[in-house]
Amino acid sequence: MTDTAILLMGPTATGKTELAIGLCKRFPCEIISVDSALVYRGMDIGTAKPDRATLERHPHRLVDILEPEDSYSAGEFVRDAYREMDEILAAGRIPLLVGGTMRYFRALTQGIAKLPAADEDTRDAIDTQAAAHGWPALHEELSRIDPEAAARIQPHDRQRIQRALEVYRVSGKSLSAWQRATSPPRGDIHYLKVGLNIEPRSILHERCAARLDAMLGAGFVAEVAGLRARPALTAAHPSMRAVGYRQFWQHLDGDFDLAEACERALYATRQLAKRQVTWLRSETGIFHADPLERGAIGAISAFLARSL
RNA sequence: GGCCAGGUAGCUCAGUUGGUAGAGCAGCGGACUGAAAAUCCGCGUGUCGGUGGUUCGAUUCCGCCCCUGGCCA
Repeated sequence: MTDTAILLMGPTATGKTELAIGLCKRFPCEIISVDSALVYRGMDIGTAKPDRATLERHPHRLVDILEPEDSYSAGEFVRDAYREMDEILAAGRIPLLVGGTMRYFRALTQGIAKLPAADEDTRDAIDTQAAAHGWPALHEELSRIDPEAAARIQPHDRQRIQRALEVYRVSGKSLSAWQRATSPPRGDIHYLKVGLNIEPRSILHERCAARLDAMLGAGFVAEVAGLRARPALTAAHPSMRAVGYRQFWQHLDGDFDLAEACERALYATRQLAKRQVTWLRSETGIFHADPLERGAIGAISAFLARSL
């Protein structure tokens, strides 16, 4: 017996949350958030997290599950999402996965390798090495232990070079070897994919700008200042590299004035949206909709109704 | 009104001892196997303010004009 889950994916500022709530009123759905930033408690304004009242009326699973000092990953997301989907399905309802973290959606639908977890000491050692010799040198080292991975990783892609070396150092097995053993996605769940996008891009850009203004008015900078005051939290934590948080943290460090921080945060938002659109374009078997078009929710509902 | 400094890519600027120009940022396209709101890769024709002149050839030199900023009146 194959169960069905709905995937509602799209770039930032397309009104995914609102649409998801609309769908919940028409179908027996429960929402699971697919968002690498919403998982963190205390990151509310800058992540455009649905407000308390909304979350109470329409609970979102996988929101506020970690502290900003923690890290999360695509692999952990897949594990958590399966757990939540099973619960929802067991209750006879439909999981509605909503978000903009396309890497997570992809991991869910295409499978992800079982890999050793991140290891801080190993990463520090690699960083030290990189500072001394540069990333291309480490890329060369990688090409000796894992030529396959090195061939598809750019010589300056520090994050992937570091990850590949880390996996080898902590496990004695190359990243490519681990990846060959990728477990396929679960076959007992069928996904109905709905992609949201707003064209032309300039309209999306305007929405990003308006939303950033609203966030600033709601106290985004103060939120970052509060996080910055937490003793264990640093600019290097994954949570603090999120769009906006990073730029306002730098501003509070005195790197540039508020106006420039706002400008940079907006650039980062647009660039994020562009990358999300790129993911969306490469996604197959997807029902596309423009939330600004009249009757968008009706069209999506019709698609779901005939597919469920 | 006079003097000075500028007017070059969407923005900030570099440069051409005369042979029509290039960086950063932005933007656009792409990649993506446990950090992904991350990380990385690719894409640069623009009346070089306008107009006359000198020249085989002017964005570059000269004249005039326009605009911006500063100083002096």
